[in-house]
Amino acid sequence: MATRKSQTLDLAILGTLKEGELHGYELRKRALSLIGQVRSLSYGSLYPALRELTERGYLEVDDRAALGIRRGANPRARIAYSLTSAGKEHLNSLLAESGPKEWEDDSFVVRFALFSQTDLRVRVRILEGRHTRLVERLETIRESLSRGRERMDTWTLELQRHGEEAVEREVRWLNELIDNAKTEEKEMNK
Amino acid sequence: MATRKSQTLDLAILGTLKEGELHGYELRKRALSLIGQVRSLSYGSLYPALRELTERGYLEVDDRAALGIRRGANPRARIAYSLTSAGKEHLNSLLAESGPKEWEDDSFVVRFALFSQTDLRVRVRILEGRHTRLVERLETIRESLSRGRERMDTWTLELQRHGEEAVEREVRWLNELIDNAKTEEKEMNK
DNA sequence: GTTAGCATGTAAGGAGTTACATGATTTT
DNA sequence: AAAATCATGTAACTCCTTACATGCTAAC
Repeated sequence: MATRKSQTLDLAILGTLKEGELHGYELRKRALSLIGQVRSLSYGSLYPALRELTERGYLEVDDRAALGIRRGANPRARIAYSLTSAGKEHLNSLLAESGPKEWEDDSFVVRFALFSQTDLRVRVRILEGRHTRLVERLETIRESLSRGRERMDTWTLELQRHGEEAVEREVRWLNELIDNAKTEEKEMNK
Repeated sequence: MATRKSQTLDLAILGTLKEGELHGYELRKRALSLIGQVRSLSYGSLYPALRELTERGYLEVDDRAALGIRRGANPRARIAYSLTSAGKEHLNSLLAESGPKEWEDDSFVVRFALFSQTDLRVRVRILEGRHTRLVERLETIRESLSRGRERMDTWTLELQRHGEEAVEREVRWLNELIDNAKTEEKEMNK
């Protein structure tokens, strides 16, 4: 029963289903509007994931729709999935995490897209972690630029320079978001 | 003898080896300074790839270094790889490609980093293809923004907005590069 | 004398995609 | 009546990472 360990896909699915029950096809479109910027989501990974989440007890299927599942019967029978209470709990525990994994590219975007369901303090921790990660990346780029200034050809240099700029912009963006979040935090504590 | 079809890794290896013979460990560092912004390169994928490229006749190993390969003997014997003439040909044929695959994120960055080894006309085609791809992405983002303006929460909106800006910047960057390349092209034709 | 870096490799697993199969419904 | 889109699913394959195994050499 190979339990997948990919939490970003689980999170995208569970987080999208929070709003209400959906069938796979529609779920994919909604989820893509959340995370489509950075990830794709093919049926070949979506449907097995839905089945597995159901087996783990996090999702339940709509009974009436499920009657028509048998292959060959009515293949158009939509199967509506919704969160069970265990699923909601699992979603909440995933949303509470804010470790190093959560500030990696893919995971961060999914987590960010679900910020409306995320506790303010966790939000701040994720934003700050992401910030740290990007500052590290900047340092690596700058080191590489100062080390190899002469050895590098025009194009490698240009690529690094452009990459540096992109990361710098994202750092500034994060600074704004962190400031906003901290202001919000202070106002709540009053 | 499962032949890998991953051309970006092949290209990164062959392109890095163009400058002269290198052993795996050193090759990895050089290749990472080219493509490290966008890809990692673990030993678990590097060494099998080197072996496979050797089997395909694109690389040859330094004889003296190779004598010590036998496991258990001298594990520190470095194995220096260099391009064979078939390898150089293969590299050139990879560098001549400029189809849709070449304007995808990962592939594009590797191709860009090797622009000094790439024909001017191919360079222009790749830059323009990349441009087209990004403009398409912009359209998708903008559609999604105008469709779901009300349905979307603050964070999804903010994410899309930030993504839009990042893509816009990259489009402007490409415009400059394309202009430069076209000027260069005209001057060559005089 | 121990940590860090040099150096090569394998086995197992993870996270997906592509191509296929199937067929209903809506739009052109 | 053809084409697009809706809808679900599987098998095979791709590409890469992690964890392990091994041991040298330089620096602190």
